This record gives sequence, structure tokens and C-alpha cells, in this order.
Amino acid sequence: MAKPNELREKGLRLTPQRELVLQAVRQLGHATPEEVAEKVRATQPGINLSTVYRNLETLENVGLVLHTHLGHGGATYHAAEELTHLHLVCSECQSIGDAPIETAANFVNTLSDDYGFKTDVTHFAIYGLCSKCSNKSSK
Amino acid sequence: MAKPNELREKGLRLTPQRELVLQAVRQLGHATPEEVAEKVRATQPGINLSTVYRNLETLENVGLVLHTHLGHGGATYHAAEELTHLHLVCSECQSIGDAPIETAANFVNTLSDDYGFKTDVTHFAIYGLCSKCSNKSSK
DNA sequence: GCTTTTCTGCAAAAGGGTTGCAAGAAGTAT
DNA sequence: ATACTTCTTGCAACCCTTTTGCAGAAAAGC
Ligand SMILES: [Mn+2]
Ligand SMILES: [Mn+2]
Ligand SMILES: [Zn+2]
Ligand SMILES: [Zn+2]
Repeated sequence: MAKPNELREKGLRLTPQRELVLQAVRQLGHATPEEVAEKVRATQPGINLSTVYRNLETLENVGLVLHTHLGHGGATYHAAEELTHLHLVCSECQSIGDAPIETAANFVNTLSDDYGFKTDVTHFAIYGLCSKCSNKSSK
Repeated sequence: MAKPNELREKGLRLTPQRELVLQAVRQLGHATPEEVAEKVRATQPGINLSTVYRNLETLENVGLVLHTHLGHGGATYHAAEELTHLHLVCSECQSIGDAPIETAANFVNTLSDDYGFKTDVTHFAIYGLCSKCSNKSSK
């Protein structure tokens, strides 16, 4: 999954830990550092949590990985090439829905035209009530 | 600023600490718990941080206060009646701009029509590059 | 293989927020 | 005004997540 030299091309050393962290992020979709660590441990039981944190940061610095905020707490990590959707997070059931990024295109353009603000809509979740929960509470 | 019985009307006891926490949130605009504590301490030096946290939670439960996420870390608090704008947070200079909530109206309607998702656009910031920073980096 | 530089594991610390508990204050009834 | 009940506060201890310093291990380059 992680090609042999895509890490070296970025000026990074290719260590088993680093390769496994990247692989885990790619396989997991959105994952907390803890979840990444757990996944990596299936292959490399000894990996330290701090190594996971440091590699996530390193991989983010070279653009292979990104983080987003889906809940009230910490960040979750995505493979950079796969972050092509909005996250619709339900405040009631905590479910995470996806929507295509184009859904926000007009909104993003308006902010750019009116405020000169260049929005990254994926960094924070879109927060609200999912359809199930909003139906329930209105009945 | 905090009327005598608006707290009692919500079924809460009116303590000096609670009244001051509410007042501080109203005066500060967006404030972290730490900032609220600091403001309150101008009047009541002895107030404990845990009292601030507990009161923010209590005030949020009765709808007088709300929290939003403006940065990568913790929450910031708003007076409920004043949360009528979007937050445009710059990833580079950390500035916090405002935009009227109607800016997002079409976007919110689309999410509702297409996904049944009822968005609260104020809970998370809109993240990106402010006009100053995007000008700089493009030159 | 040997040298240089980066990376890892470990343990300790920091940061932000929460909790149990006993004492204190607010509200309520007498 | 006093007594009673219930809620709130301060304090200290604690928890969970993330960061940091450091010494040894492993990559990359020669
Ligand atoms: Mn939140
Ligand atoms: Mn972030
Ligand atoms: Zn839901
Ligand atoms: Zn900026």
C-alpha cells in the first residue's frame, strides 16, 4: 500500500514504523492516533504511542496525511488523497455522514468573493442533526 | 448585565460565582474557560477553575451559553443570544473573522434538502486562509 | 563497515478537563 | 429569625491525551 520510495521522495527515512503508520491511516479512513497505534500493533506490537504521534505530524508536514476535527475532542487523521468529502457529524447519535465536497462549492465561492477568505471545508466537521435524529425529535 | 432572576427562572440558584461567569461570557465574546476564570477573578479572586467549568456546563444546559470550536484545541464559550455569526478562522495568522450566518443559508438548505441534515453552522469554525494571508502567500 | 543523521522507545512531564468529598451558601418552610 | 434541605463551591486528587528530553538503535550515504 505504501510504495517503497514515496517516503524517501519526501526526504524522510523509511522505517517500518513510519510505513505502518501511513498504511494504517490509509486503511482506516478516519482514525485517532490511538486507533492508528492499535492497527499498527497488529504488525509491530512494540510501537510506542509517541512514535505514532511523531509520525502523524511528520507525514502531515510532507502532505501525505491530514487531520480533521469530527468531535468535541481531538483530531482524526486521513490520507491526504482521500480527503475529498465533507463530514456531517450528528450531535445526537454521533454518526459521521459524508457529502461530496462540491456541496459546499457555492458557499466557498461566496466566502472567497465577499471576504477574500479561502475556505478549507474539510478541516472541521459540519455539525448538526442527521436525518434519523431530526425525524425522531420532531415526531 | 445578568438580570436578577434570569438564573432563578431557569431553576438555578443565583450565586455570585454563577452570575459572574455568565457576565464574563457576555462581555468577552468568545472566551475559553481559562479566560472566563481570569475575568471573573477581577471581582472574585478566589473562584476556582472547576467552578467555572461546572457553571459553563450548567449555563449551557439551560441554554444561556453555547460553545464553539475555533481552533485545534478546546472549546470557547459564547452568550447564546449573541451567537449569530460564522467564525472564519485563519490557519496561518489565527485571526478570527465574522460573517453573517445567512452567508451559509443556501449551503444549509442544500444539506437539509439532499441529506435531511440540519446544520448548526456555528458549532465549528469555518477554517481557511484570511484575505491578508492568502494575498501574502500568492505573491 | 564506518560515520552521520534521523528515528525510536521509554519515562517523565505537561495540558486540559473532571471528580469525590466536606464545608458553605441559597432557597424554603416554620 | 431559625432550622432544614438541597445545591454549589473550593480543594485536592485524578484522568486522559499529547508532548518532550534523552540515550540507544537503525537508516542513509560513503
Ligand atoms: Mn463541541
Ligand atoms: Mn486542526
Ligand atoms: Zn444522529
Ligand atoms: Zn490569516
